[in-house]
Amino acid sequence: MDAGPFPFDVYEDQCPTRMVLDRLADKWALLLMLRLADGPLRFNQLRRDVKGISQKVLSQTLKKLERDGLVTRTVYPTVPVTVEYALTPLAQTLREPVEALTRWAESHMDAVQAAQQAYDAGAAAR
Amino acid sequence: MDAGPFPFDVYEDQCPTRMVLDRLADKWALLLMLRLADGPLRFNQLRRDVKGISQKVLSQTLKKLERDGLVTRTVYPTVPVTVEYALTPLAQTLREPVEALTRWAESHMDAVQAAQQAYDAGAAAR
DNA sequence: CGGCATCCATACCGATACTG
DNA sequence: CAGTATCGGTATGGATGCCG
Repeated sequence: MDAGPFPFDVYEDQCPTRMVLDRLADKWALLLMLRLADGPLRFNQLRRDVKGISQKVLSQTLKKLERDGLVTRTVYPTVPVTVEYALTPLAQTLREPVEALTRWAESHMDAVQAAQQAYDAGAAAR
Repeated sequence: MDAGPFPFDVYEDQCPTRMVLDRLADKWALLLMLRLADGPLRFNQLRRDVKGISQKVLSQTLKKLERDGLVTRTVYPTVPVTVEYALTPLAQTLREPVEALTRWAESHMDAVQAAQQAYDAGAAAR
């Protein structure tokens, strides 16, 4: 049986790849990494830029990304304190795949929305 | 102001791209599309293949994918009924970006896990 | 076989208040 | 500025039972 093009079976539970994929399959994590791709940002700047994220979720997500080795957190002893978040080299290698995904979303969102409307129209007809 | 490399600002709330990205940022949706990339499958086959997914979530996710125009649902009037799910041409164009992401996960999961252990060790020290 | 309906636990998330 | 802590509503997901 063909287990796909991957050495590990991504469909298996407990597959390490799936755990990593799990983290990437996070709306805010993806958006934050995209935002940081252009350069380091401070906490509240990030909060303002990525609209709709709450301070709590921002904090939690950044901590996860830091734990995964995708983001560094640097504290500058100014008054008041300044904290800067930046992508690690590891995260830089992730940039292209993620941007490929957003490019797909950009160029196909109209097709998706058309499909949704057609689907909803069909559902409403019944 | 630079809104990034995209015509729409993906960081904006209500951005259509972000809505699409939202759907893609779904663990099960990604795994199901990967599984269907090799060819159409029936409901319970999909359920067995993608380990850990419950029948409820599988059903919900497939319905979302169908609504987004990414998956087709075909019913064959056999006894008992046979239902086959397949990727649409639209989803085919998504295949490469998604597989790029899984390839990244494959090749960098060890780095991620190492980062996690280092992070946890540092946290435990305090 | 391929679901849907229901119940229930818990995970999540926003709002708010407080701190170094 | 950059968080942590707590509370409460909501969404999510598993388990179970039933149906065409």
